[in-house]
Amino acid sequence: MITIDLRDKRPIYLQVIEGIEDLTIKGVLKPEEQLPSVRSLAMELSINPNTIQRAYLELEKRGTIYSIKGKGSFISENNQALAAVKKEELFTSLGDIVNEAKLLNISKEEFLDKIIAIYDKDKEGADK
Amino acid sequence: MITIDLRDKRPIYLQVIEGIEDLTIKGVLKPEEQLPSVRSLAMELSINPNTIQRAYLELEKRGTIYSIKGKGSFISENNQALAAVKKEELFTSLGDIVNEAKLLNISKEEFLDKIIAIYDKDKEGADK
DNA sequence: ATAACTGTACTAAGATTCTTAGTACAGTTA
DNA sequence: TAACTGTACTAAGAATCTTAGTACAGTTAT
Repeated sequence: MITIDLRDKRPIYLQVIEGIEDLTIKGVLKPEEQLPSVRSLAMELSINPNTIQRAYLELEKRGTIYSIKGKGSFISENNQALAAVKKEELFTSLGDIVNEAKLLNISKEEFLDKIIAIYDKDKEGADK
Repeated sequence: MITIDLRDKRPIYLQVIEGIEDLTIKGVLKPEEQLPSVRSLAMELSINPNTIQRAYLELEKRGTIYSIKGKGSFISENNQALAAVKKEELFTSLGDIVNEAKLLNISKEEFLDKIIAIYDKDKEGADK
């Protein structure tokens, strides 16, 4: 379901959050679908249940999931809002990168060319 | 010279490194130019000298500056390599963002339009 | 030589964050 | 009742960042 990279500098609970949200956006996890329990996911990923609990708590705050005591945790309906939030975050990061590009005297044209190259690079991979 | 944001989650020594490198790339700090001493910069930024020492040590490892015991720390000659390294780092980050954009079903066209908008937005600001 | 500066190298302690371990309790379901 | 759910704690360990203090070696101007 999710993979954790212990060499990653980012904390585990953030990796779990990102993993769940990515699967939700991809449609692998559908609205109202039940998530693994805190304990079972912890077992599966070989990490502490408290860490999963923290991730689920944050996911609930963000509105990605909702939890019911005794029943379980479930994907929320409003995945549209989730995608919008992630899109907003992405454009913020993009703004930072553009500013850095300006500092490095990278022209708009060079920048756009690079993006097109990156975009098209994976098309080859998809064909393989 | 440099500004430190204590609310920033990024460690202070990294902010110092980035500050020095940005000034070097901008040309504000020129090759062979002497940097503030460890102690004076610490005083100026109201942080501990050890933190500046750590930043300078890292900057020396990266080849951005060089230090001579008893004399001081100076900007290196090879700023070209520095810009190249930063450019490489930038394109790596850009690759990550493009992948995220694909996940969010953002088309290449929308992505490019957004970048053009960001690039041109600051032109207005520059005219003011 | 002396004083005042430079970089450099330590140790120690505090603060913060992340993670684990363990326990406990309330609600649900078969 | 048993076995599962979420939830809420406390405590401790690990890692990282920062500060504080001390010390030593090299440079420079007086």
